[in-house]
Amino acid sequence: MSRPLTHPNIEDTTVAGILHALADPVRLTIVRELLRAEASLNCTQMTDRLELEMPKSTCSQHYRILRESGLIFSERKGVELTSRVRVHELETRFPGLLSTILKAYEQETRATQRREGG
Amino acid sequence: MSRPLTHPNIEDTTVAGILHALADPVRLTIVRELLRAEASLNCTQMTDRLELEMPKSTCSQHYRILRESGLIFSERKGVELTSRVRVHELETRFPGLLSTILKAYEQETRATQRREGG
DNA sequence: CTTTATTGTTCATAATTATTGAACTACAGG
DNA sequence: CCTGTAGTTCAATAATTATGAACAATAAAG
Repeated sequence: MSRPLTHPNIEDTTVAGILHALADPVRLTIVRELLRAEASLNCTQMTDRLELEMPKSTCSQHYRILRESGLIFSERKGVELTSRVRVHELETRFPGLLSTILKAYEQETRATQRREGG
Repeated sequence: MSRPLTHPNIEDTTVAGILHALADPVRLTIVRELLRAEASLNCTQMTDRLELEMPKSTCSQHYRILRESGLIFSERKGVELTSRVRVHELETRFPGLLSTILKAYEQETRATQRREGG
């Protein structure tokens, strides 16, 4: 609400930054949900949707890290913060990186469900 | 040297664990060099090769994290530790994940060199 | 078998990061 | 203005990471 939101140029993003951002399960989930959702989800909606009990200060930090890594672009819409994944830019900068990581995450989820299910 | 080395089963590896391991530039470089090298490099050789001034205790920790994430497999050969990347297992578990991350890393290096070079 | 050199681990501590509650800012609707 | 909502910032705490020093394991030489 206070300071203006800053975003790195796509050519300043780093693999290490992106991997660090996505190495956190909560942030990985946020990115996945942002991509899955029709509309952009704000922090409160995200928390509700994911049923992740999470203080808003923590949520705010997660969004900041995603923003600073170059993964998402955020804008203020009134009181809320609207974010979208920088899909096309990222695909140009690091082809296949984001989609492969998300695919691996789905793979992990499926494998885990198979094992738990029987 | 002391306790036996333990490795996770490939089906127990997680995307978060792998991304966390590779989110560190030093570890990313170690994995890349292990793949590039004909022979398996031990910690001392790795440090020399990468010209990374790094205490051996730090190097040991990096190898431990790579090992615990499932990225590498290590064996003692006399006094030394020999490690290899678990390429095939990882490819089966998370297809394309490792290679895409390494490709992105190369992409980043090339882009940076272009910008610095002219 | 003892000594010395080499390699890596462990432990304790220092430094760095991450989490979070509380106070605060900004905006929207009356 | 006042109230409610959405996020941010700050400061304190918790958790993780880095590293020097002491140690363990092996090898090679004497």
